[in-house]
Amino acid sequence: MEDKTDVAMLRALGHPVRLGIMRALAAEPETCACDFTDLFEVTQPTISQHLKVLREAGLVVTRRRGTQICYSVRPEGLDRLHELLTAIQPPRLAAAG
Amino acid sequence: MEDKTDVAMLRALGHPVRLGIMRALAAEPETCACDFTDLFEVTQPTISQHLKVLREAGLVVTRRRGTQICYSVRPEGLDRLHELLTAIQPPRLAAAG
DNA sequence: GTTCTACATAGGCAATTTCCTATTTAGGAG
DNA sequence: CTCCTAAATAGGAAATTGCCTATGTAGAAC
Repeated sequence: MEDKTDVAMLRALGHPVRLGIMRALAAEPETCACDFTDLFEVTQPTISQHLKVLREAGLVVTRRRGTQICYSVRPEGLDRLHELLTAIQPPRLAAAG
Repeated sequence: MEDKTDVAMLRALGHPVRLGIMRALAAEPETCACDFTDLFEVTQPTISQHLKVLREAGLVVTRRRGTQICYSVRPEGLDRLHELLTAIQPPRLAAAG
């Protein structure tokens, strides 16, 4: 039922710029959108689009700080992905404990 | 550097049929291709294409059994994704001190 | 009010993805 | 060999994605 959410999250991460944004957010929590524009070779509107995809997938959240919008990782999103990965891991024969 | 591989894996999982195939493989290791055709509402060639995507992403491996091709999860692929998820998880405040 | 900066949205175009039908390859049985 | 089943490939149409430029929106400073 929530499978659509899972697919949306995986799909959102399946792009070099968006994965790069997540990596950047892991290194520097609370990064504002304008900083991403310098990190990748795409225009500001394109970054904005990618951020929207990540937001709608539930992977990041935003917070306004003056005129800037700060992005940060939404932990529940990654938790859910961890569970998903565990779910599609077949039982290991050795040391299954 | 290996980022392209990561993106390919995430992208491969970002489709309902392909994620469904992985789920099915977790429940029933060594499933042959023909069984997937019954599980999803797509044709045999389409299943074959999706299996190819998963194979090329390094998420599944194949083994011939007579006239059938058996698919199973490639654990290294999922291990890599687990690492990736951990890498993009920002430091939690609780234990960070 | 005006102006500046930071982001988001709109519209359009090229590239990619996804699915189909038709065909081909490969192995097993007769 | 022929015939049958299993799987992959080819080719093409429709939908989606990704990127751009141009424009709109929102807060801050004046």
